[in-house]
Amino acid sequence: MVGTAMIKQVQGSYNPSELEIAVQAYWAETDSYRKTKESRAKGPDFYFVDGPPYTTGYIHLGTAMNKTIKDIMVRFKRMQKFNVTDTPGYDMHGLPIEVKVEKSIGVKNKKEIEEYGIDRFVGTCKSFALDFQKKMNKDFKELGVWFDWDNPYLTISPGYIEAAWWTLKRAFDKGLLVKANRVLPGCPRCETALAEAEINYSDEKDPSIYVKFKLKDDPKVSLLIWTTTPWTLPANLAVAAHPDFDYIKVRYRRIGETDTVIILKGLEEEIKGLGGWEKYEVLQEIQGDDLVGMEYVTPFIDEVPYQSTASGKWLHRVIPSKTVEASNTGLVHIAPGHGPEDFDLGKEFGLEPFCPVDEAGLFTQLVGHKYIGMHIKKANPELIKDLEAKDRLFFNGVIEHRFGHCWRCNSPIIFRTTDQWFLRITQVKNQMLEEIEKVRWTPDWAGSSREYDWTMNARDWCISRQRYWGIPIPIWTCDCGEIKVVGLTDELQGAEGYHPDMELHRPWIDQVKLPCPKCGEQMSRIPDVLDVWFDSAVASWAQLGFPKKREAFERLWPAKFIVEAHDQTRGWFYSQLAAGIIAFGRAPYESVLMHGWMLDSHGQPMSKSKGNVVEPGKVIKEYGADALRFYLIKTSAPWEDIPFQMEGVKNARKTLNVFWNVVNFATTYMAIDKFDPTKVTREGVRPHLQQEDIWLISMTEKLKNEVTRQINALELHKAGRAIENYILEDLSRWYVRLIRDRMWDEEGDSGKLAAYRTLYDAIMDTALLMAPICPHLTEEVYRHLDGEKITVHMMDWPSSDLTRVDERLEKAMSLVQEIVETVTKERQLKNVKLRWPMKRIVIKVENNDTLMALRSMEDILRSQTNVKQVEYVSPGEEWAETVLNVVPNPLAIGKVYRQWASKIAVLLQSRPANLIKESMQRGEYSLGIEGQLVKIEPNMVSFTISLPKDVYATSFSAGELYLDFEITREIEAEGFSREITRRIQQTRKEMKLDVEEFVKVEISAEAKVSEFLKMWKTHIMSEVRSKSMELVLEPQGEIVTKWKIEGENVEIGVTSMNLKDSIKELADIPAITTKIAEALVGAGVRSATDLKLMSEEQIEECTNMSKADVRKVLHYFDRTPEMNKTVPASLGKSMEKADIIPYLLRIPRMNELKAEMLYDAGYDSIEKLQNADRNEFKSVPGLGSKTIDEIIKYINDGGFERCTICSNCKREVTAGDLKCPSCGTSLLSEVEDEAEIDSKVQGLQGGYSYLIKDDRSDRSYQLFIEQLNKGTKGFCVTRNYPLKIRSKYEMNDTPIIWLSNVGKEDSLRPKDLEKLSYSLEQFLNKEKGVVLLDGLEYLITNNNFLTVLRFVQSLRDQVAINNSIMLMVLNPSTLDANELTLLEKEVDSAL
RNA sequence: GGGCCCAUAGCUUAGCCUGGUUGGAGCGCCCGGCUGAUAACCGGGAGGUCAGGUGUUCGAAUCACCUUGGGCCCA
Repeated sequence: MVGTAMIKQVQGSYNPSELEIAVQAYWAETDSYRKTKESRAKGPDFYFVDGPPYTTGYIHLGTAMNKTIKDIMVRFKRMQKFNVTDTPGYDMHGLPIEVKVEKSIGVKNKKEIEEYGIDRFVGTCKSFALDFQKKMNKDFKELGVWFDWDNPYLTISPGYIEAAWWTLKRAFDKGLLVKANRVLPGCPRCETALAEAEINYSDEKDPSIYVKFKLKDDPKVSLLIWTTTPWTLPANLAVAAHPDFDYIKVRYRRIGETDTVIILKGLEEEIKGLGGWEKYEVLQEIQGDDLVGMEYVTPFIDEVPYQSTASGKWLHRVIPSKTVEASNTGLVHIAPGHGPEDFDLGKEFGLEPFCPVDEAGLFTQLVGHKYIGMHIKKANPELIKDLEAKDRLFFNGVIEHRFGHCWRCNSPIIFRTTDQWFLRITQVKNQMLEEIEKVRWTPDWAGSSREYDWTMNARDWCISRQRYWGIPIPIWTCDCGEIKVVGLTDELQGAEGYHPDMELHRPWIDQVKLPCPKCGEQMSRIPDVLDVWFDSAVASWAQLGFPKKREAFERLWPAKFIVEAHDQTRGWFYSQLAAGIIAFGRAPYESVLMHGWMLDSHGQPMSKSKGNVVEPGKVIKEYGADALRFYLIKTSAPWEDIPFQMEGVKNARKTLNVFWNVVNFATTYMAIDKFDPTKVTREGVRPHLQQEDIWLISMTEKLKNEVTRQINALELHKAGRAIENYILEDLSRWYVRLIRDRMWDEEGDSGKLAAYRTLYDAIMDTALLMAPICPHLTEEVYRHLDGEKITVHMMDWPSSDLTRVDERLEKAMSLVQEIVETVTKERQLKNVKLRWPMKRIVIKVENNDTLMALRSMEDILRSQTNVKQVEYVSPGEEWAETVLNVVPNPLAIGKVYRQWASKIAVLLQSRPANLIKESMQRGEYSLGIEGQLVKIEPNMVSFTISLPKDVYATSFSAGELYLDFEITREIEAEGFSREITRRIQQTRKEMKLDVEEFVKVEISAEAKVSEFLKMWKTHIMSEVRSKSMELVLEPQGEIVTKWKIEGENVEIGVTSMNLKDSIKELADIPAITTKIAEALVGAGVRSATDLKLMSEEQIEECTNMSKADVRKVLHYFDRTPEMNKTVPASLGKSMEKADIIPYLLRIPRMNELKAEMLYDAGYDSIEKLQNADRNEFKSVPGLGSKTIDEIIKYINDGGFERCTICSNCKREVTAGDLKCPSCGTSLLSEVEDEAEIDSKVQGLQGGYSYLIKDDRSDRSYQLFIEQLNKGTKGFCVTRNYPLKIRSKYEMNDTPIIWLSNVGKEDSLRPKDLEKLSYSLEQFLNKEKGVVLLDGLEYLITNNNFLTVLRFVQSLRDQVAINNSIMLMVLNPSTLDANELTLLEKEVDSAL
């Protein structure tokens, strides 16, 4: 059964916040999301992995952009029938939440947490995290993101934790998980080690001190070192010097004081300035390597016991290091317990790291009694004071420098030696680099440069944290040294303290004890938790339930696509890669899109502390989620940062509003006419398509192609911009404008239906293309267009049919647009309103094709410019109404013919100017004067063109335009009528009248205007839907308005007739259209009851309805038809137009227009048609001979009498059916396509065409020259500068055409293929020589590929025919593979 | 200090890969129009040291190098 579709009018104005809430409610109500997903369940898998945002409890614009991109891709892939994974993730462990919880419960350090109870603390962390997660879920839903919100993957769930465990176990088994003692950055406040990724750099004020390390052998001389961390001095074990640098011993002096220090040569001046020394003398120069081994007394030898007990050959000596920089003093204090480089140096020189500082940054007892328990920062001034007291302080200052801070609490980090667990990334680095190259990165440099560089510098990854809220590291150790890494909870079965459903977090897991396989004692878990960055690293398998569940993993993994911001280079892109390599030996993703950040409007990152954060929720409330989403993707390329502009969102909303208006416009009329897209088929309207319809279809098909291509290329901004441009320029500003009048055509008119169908398809396609970007708006539109699925997101992605693209038509249309714009502009300059018709325009173009194209669009041109008449001037001719004037140049004439000058001038002006011009062009022009013949030289005259009165000339890209602004009486009348019409319409609007309502109008105007109005009365009445319009002295009405129009006083009164409801009621009756209802109302009928009382004749009389329709009406009122239905209708009887037309439409080549003409010419019965002969048909206007042939053939075949068989269901149908009554198949005859002209000329006759694939063109020029040297004539087309080519290759007189946009002589624009083709053909025909065509890629970039291909084909044929040779040069890297193949196929040989 | 990216009108941007006519748009501003899409819409105008400099080239917004400023990442 064929259903009917009802187009519903959309709400008048686009109100996104209301609309979005309603749409989301609709989705919930209909379970659209779940059903959409199910509908794709059998499609090919597409494994998308969501990078889990950290649960902060709110989303920011960056998160919004991130999820928007993801949602777009997921919806897009889904529309392309993929079964897409869309599990959202949340990253929930780690310090940020711990810090928040600490604040909320009021604890400050780990000790207090432990007093509070780890179980309570972790419990609070968990509920915070879950609470935040829920809030974020809500925000994302509000944004319209369709993910599986009810089943997110959470990094805190047991299965997830197990996946992390399993991965660590893999690492351990491969020897990649090791414990090591190293110097690491740590946060003293959080009391834990930090990874590099957890350090933020910002400015910090620190002491900047110069300290004297006295030489053991010569205490008057010191090694001078510089440090910003006095607290590391108690742990000083050595001093480093660069062995290749030159050092000096300098004595500084000032009154009563001297100091001798060893520093780097060249720094003496700088250091003099520091302490305010008066002068200095260099005592000695010392080579760096001579300093090596020099022994000094470490400053805190007395306070720190370790300094006296430590041993080592290099202890308290100068050691060589090439890492020393030539700044400050050139000597570096080395504390192997406090600096990574120091640590390495210490190792090299046998110095055990010494670290008297604990996790919290407090000095331990190792530092000795003086500083014990002191916080390092607090100790700094103490230490400095003591240094001074010991005469060890050379200079004491302060420095502001960039320094690392804890990513969470912003405390300055400290470096100290600790035992930590590491993933040995350095071991797998090369493998990671290889994998990076295999991944598709967008943009390309995100991988090849950024990720590659970062990984290149990767160090081992410290994964242990001395905290509470995290995945417990599954390492159990025994005092005997045995280590066990647990990969699955199954391995804990039976262990002490373990039960299957237990909470795997601390502190519960800490109770689980394993028996040591080696010594039998108890093994305990190390207390550390996992670096939270490792959590998300395992997302791609953890979220699938791996390792417990394998099916999904094996089917889906690795991820097809992931997308995150550029900060994830060091984050998720990296951590996943490392984990993937460790676990499975490959990258866990195939394609990565790196997106940018949302910055504030000044380009600064948004941050709470700066107070420049814009909340997505506020934006959504104001402009809607769709507008925000649209703005986010169309503004910049995804990988670029966007400085957020509220204006931009507002603008995006505006575009959506225009689309909404188009839909509103369309649905208003479609609903009135009950347009049914299932009945009015594309096929059916095909014969009735107007130029603008075909044009819009062409544009739409191109758009579909473009948007699909750009989304596939992840150039989302280009997709968005293409859609925007289409909506604004093509659909709204042009197409809707063109079809406005058609919407008011007679109802049922096939032209209107064609417009409806075209517009319907365009809106539907746009809605589909926009569905991933603006899911709410498009849903609403789709539903009003009565889409067949419950949601637009269940629809298939529209495929584009490029055969419907008509480049010629598009080009012609753009000329029309240009002319319309030009005319509008000129009107504006002359202050002539568009409302006033213009007498005519005259178009002069240079070529015939353009002329034809414009002619075919004359209707559009006329209506859009509001001109009465369009005239054309054929190419090569002048407009007949222009007058050529000759202007004598008295100076020039006077020089030659002094005495006659004025006479000559007068004579010249009296002769026809065009005659003079022609003669002069042909040769010369002479005048007879006083019996003498005087010759007029070209410099003696000039010519001007003068135009008829009121005509102005202007030009457009394809030629000249003449605009005739003459105002005739008719034009004035029409102008006034439109002015009045407009004012009445405006009044209607003020009265908020329904468009279908009728009004009464009373007008008073002065005589002239009254006359005009009488002329246009009927027209005005129909325009403004008025039942009566009177010219009176004092107009009455609901609203009476006074106007001054072009200086004339007009007063208008408008009164509503309140007939709208009656019309609506009547129009609900079958067979009564709005139009008929209006007619009935006009005849006084006010309700269905009134109608019921009317007789058949009465109805017929006042409505002009067909008998059949009247019968339908009567049937509706349950009255017996007064006539029996006869089928088929009697042939001899004259029939109603609507009845006979179906019979006619069955004739091949027939369309509604022709059928109506036949009817109008008097053929109102089938008998008449059967009796007519060819000549009689010929006199019917609009019937071509082919059509007449078909009519006669159809009649002779007995077409009208025959019942035929439906091609689809094989039932019998009568000659009057247009559609099979059984199955609905259209019975119209196929429209014949014009036979395609096969443009290919077959058969090559000896001439060869070559394609030379080279990235440089030298070889080709050589080949070309070789040919020339054989005496062949040549022709060169090149992109290179011709002069240069000519001299470089000694081409002499060989013609060269320069492909360039410069527009000089011998140059040819790359777009102008026709001209190029023409020149080449000329050459080939005449000279049969060799052609060099260099710059093929240039032609391809400037034209579309197929055009160039055709051009090549035709050239090749010419070459073959003329036995010539063609060399085409192409840099193969500029084309994609299939284009290259296509080109190669066309030539005889590729080199 | 290093790596990557970015810089075009007051703002947001196209053009840059593949050098070539007078550097296109949108917003905002100014002026006008339309009024059967209308809390809309349309047209016109003004507005540019293409961040600065140097180089390559017959020719540079476009290619190269340097400088400045911004973002991300690192030291």
